[in-house]
Amino acid sequence: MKNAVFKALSDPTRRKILDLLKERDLTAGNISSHFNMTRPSISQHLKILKHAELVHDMKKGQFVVYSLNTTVFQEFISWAMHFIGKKPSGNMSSP
Amino acid sequence: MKNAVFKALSDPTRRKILDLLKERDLTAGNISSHFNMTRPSISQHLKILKHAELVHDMKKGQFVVYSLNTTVFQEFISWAMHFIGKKPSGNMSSP
DNA sequence: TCGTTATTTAGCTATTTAACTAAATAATAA
DNA sequence: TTATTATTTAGTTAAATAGCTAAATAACGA
Repeated sequence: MKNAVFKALSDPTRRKILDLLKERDLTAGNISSHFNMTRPSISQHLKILKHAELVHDMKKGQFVVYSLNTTVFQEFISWAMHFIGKKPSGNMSSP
Repeated sequence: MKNAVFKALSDPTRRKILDLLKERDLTAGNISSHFNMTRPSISQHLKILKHAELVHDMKKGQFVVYSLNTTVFQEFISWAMHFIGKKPSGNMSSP
């Protein structure tokens, strides 16, 4: 697990952004509107989430649509499972 | 999930401490010896991990023995599983 | 008791972080 | 082309963080 992922998740605003993206893909501006914070600030947070590969971005005309990248979450769960002595398999059938 | 947990996990030294405690319980001094860092610095890290309830500590004479607290890791895994649309159950039998 | 060992607390400093404003870039619409 | 909208980049600042040294606390052994 990259340090960038843990750093990205350590901020409440960024975790709330991930919560929003869990429901549906959103443009940068749309994400901003959910916060009492300037657009440049949110843009910075999105940059950090992108660098950690927790989100994807796609240019759609003059908009940038952000979406969740679940791949890193998978790795993340595997990492955490080591600590409770669990196999991080997707289809667990044995303890 | 408490912010303190994410903050605690965002530092590489603290994650390495958790890695060490995953193998066996250790005293504060023993933990320190694994790092190229002063004992007070490690003590501070342990305090942060304790506050996040990621570790337990127990006084044993003049030593303090630290051990992993897996409870928070469980919650942590549940949190992460929301993002990949998985039920955080312990005994998964269905996808 | 006195000295040693284990650990933490207090106080200091350099670095990182998260916010802001102003300006730049890019695409659309008139 | 010019104005407007969407988003990012640059530069600044206050607060948080992680490291250090020195000192305090606590338990042990001679």
